[in-house]
Amino acid sequence: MAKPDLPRPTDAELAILRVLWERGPSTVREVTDALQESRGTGYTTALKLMQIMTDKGLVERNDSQRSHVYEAVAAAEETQKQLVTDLLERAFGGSAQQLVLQALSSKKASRAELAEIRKLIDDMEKKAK
Amino acid sequence: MAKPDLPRPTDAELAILRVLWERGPSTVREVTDALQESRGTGYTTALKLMQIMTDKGLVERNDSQRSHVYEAVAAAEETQKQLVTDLLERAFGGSAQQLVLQALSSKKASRAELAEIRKLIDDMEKKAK
DNA sequence: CATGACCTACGAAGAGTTTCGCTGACAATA
DNA sequence: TATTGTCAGCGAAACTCTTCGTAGGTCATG
Repeated sequence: MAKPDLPRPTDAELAILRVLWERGPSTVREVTDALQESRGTGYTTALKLMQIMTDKGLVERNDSQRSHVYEAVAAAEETQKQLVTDLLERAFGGSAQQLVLQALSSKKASRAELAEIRKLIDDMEKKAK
Repeated sequence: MAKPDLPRPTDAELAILRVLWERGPSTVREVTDALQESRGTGYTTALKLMQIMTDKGLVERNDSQRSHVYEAVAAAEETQKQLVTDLLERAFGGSAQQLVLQALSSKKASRAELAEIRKLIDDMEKKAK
């Protein structure tokens, strides 16, 4: 109902979303500072991107303060699911198995992570029954 | 040794790679026809893209025939792993577990697929020991 | 009030992506 | 041989993405 299909965020947009997910609602200054180390993003660059993201509906702006406060519209999980689903279709022809396989082999998951994933699979099998 | 770090393929490029992976070495005409249904790609569009991909090193061209034959440089699994790793870093902060979780929840995997994945996890745990 | 710090907004540059029209070359066929 | 079809190559248009310079507004402080 509420979701008018947000576009897939670009690389730079995704970096900003990650900051907003972690910090919660933030100003351009705060986002810029957070991205300074990892990306070296300049202030006006971040501002412009966030204005564009507002137009796209990816973030919402509260301009009741002099420093406008931006907030991600979609939760991290929601956007992540969208990105995975998208990649699944574009690169794997819809085979979740192949994607999971590549994901697990590309980065060595920790023992704890593997156990978590196993539990997830158990749950899914139970549900599928 | 052989791999001078191929760039991440764009959406249109990935569609072409998928055809080449499935069909094996193919001409522009064959790729165009294969993409006609799904994407409506025109001949010169496919040609141009494949020329660009040749420059990037994503495909190799054999021009010993009048109709040049193109072939994907990297195997499907290799490129898929690259794309997953990339997404893992950009969207999930490196947490394979979260990515797998979204992958499995986004598309209902079949019982057989789940069993396959479970086996994969077993192997990884054994190896990690 | 003047200065400087910080903010939003605008526009444009430069690169990359995707599309396609046009051209000239070559081949098959009438 | 003349026509028709197919091919590679080129260039450009339209669009997106990312970056940043510049301008103008607001606020605190000297």
